[in-house]
Amino acid sequence: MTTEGLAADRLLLNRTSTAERVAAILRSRISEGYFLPGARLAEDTIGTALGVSRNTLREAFRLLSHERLLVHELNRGVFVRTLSIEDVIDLYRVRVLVECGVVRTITEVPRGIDQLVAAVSDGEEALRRQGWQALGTANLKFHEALVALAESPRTDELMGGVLAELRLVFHVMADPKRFHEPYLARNKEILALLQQGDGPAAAEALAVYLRDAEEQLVKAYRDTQPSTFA
Amino acid sequence: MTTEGLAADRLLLNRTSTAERVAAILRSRISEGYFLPGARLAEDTIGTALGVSRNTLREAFRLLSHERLLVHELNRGVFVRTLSIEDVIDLYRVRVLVECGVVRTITEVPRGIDQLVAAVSDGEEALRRQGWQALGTANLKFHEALVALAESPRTDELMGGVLAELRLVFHVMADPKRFHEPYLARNKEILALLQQGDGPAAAEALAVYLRDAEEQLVKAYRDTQPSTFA
DNA sequence: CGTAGAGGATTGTTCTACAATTCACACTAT
DNA sequence: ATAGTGTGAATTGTAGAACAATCCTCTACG
Repeated sequence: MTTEGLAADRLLLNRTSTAERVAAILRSRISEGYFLPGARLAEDTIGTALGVSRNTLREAFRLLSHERLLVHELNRGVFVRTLSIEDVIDLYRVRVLVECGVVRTITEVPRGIDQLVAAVSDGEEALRRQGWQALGTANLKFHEALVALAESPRTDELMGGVLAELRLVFHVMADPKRFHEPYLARNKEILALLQQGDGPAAAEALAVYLRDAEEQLVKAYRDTQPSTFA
Repeated sequence: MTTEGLAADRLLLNRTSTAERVAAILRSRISEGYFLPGARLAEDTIGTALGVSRNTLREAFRLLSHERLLVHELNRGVFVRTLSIEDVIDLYRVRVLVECGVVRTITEVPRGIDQLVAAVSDGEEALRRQGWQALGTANLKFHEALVALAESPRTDELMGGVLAELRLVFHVMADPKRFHEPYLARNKEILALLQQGDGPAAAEALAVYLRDAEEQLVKAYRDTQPSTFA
């Protein structure tokens, strides 16, 4: 008997702790906007609602705080993170650095191109159905697939976190439709360049894309969050 | 009364929880090699040694697990991370992506140049005194200062973690002296290029540097860690 | 109108308890 | 001998109670 193909099964068998499952629930609730930025997550309320002890819940909170989705204020509790304008700017600085850096080095049609194609067609589907939430998701998926081209687990995780933070920004914006819509065409353009194996050109297009998105986002964000004290 | 210069004081006043202080202690112990990769940190032992409850200690463990310094195995406890060769390769992939990406965009003498100068002179000082541990630290400091040129908190944090992971690799290596020594001159060379404001050239030198370091490290690491099962 | 203080609510931390799981070691059967 | 089996001790996972520390609200007083 060999143990060859069993490595994959290990993840299935790998039971997770209650704290991690709780964290997963809260994470998706936050990312879907059920808990909005600034909302307080009281230990008592959430603990009884999910039927877990304070110990376990606090472990989950720690996990999410470290992912920057929650902020922990001593003796005050945990809150869904509210990003400042500086945060948004920093997020885009990282995006430019990483996304463009990854794309730039590409010289032939990359292996993970299918994921990019899938993300674009997801976006078109969402546009037809007027599903703006789905359009935003497809857009993030596109960029996640972009960094996946680096085939680096740590880079994937980093950008996963960055994009999760960006979702927090979208949730406090007035009109996500108008924001996400125009970028579908630009994703398509970048995809086309990559299908030609022209990484540098794609990186250049991406840089312009990100610069525009940041500017627009910062402008829109400044309105919704008038004075958050730095 | 203005609230201008109080932002800095906030960190001082910002009391940390016991869990964070415990995490800080363990973090430095790990980074200085007191706990070597693979070592198990038992809740009971460490809890009584530091005089904190299991709950608090577990919170500290969570923090460090998220920083990848510890791995948490369900019902088995936490262990100091043992990096695989794949990890080392991935770490260098991230380093190339981020460090070179940051340096490459520089077109004039950057603001944070002093830190780089300081790191190089730290390295020379360590070399004179034959302090190999200090030489390694100075080297990491140099690269930390390099990414600091991006002036992006998230990038700083990311690379802080990456370099902390690399320290784990160094601790299981036989002869850190021979490894660190030759890179001091190359740091100096990169610094010189940056002092001329030539980012692209510095990025190129850095890329070669990192490629060499990775190769050497992987080779040395493969010997000390013969078969860690993937 | 502003301020000080009392009281209640919430979090920080420890402790105890028990279930679930792993690990080490002895024991059996071939 | 050796592989497999099983038992029990040790450790982690989770819950819950308890109390201290801190924050928030609201009232009363100047």
